[in-house]
Amino acid sequence: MNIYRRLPKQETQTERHRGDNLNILIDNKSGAPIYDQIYSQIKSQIISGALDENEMLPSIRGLAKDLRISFITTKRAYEELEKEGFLYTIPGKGCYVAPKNVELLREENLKKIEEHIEEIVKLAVTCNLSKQDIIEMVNFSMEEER
Amino acid sequence: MNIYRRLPKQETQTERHRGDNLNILIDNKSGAPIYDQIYSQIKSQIISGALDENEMLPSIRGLAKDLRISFITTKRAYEELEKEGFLYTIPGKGCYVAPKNVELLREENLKKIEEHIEEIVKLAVTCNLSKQDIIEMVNFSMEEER
DNA sequence: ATAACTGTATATAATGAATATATACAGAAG
DNA sequence: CTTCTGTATATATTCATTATATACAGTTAT
Repeated sequence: MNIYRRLPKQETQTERHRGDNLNILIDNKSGAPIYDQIYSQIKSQIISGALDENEMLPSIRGLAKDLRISFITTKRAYEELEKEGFLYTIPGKGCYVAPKNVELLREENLKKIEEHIEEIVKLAVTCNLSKQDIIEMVNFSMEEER
Repeated sequence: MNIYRRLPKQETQTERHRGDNLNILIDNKSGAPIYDQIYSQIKSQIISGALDENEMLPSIRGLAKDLRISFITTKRAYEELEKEGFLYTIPGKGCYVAPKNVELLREENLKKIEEHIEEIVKLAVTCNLSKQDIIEMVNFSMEEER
């Protein structure tokens, strides 16, 4: 695994280890919680395909050691990812990238879309916009879509 | 002003006082902060037209006394409403319902709605949702609206 | 002018959720 | 059995939110 900027070292590695494909960079100035940075970065690397299905991820303790944080923090990131179905865990063994689940991503996006729609409904009510008005706006914005 | 359920009393009132048209009911079990409950209820009564333009609202101290809370809490609600243009304040005198600026409110909300729709479009594209799918979701969420 | 109202400004206390942790426990692998 | 792996529970810390008291300043009517 590549932590911070210790990338060059990897060039000379001959053996492959668990988590070698994972890159994590913690930005202390970002304001985002550590567990969330880990969560997001792993998630996007899983979605992008940078990590293979069923590939073993670094252990929560190993990753924590490299990042010099408590393993409970890495655990929290992994937990979140597992809850969302992006990885699976075998206690005593390790954590693995879950097979890609298109439906899962769809569900996630649907949830986000619902949230946006909720906001829109609130706004529409306060300025007396009708359902039809909103639908027309959507129609307009998605003209190019089918 | 009508606080809690002391509504019947109003029936016998002959004189009109500032804030007589305002109804506030604080629900301690709701979980919503007090200032927010006040804010929301006044806002909706202004938008609905239950309160007239330039009508004097109860003083932050008077309202606070009736609600048996600190006047700083009522002030916070009023502050928020003023920031959003729903009321205006004359220091030393009182707070008044702002003249309805329907166009401004509408324009602001339209802009926000457009932004939400843009986000929705992005999400819809990445998970192959059709325009019709989105419209159906909007329809569902706005079932009760006209 | 002065009492009794209005709103304002600043500093402070209380609460609670979010974040990160240590420590003790249990399964897997060599 | 030693050393990995993940798990569970209890705890500390931090920080934004919420609510407050107190001192200040403008307005109004007596």
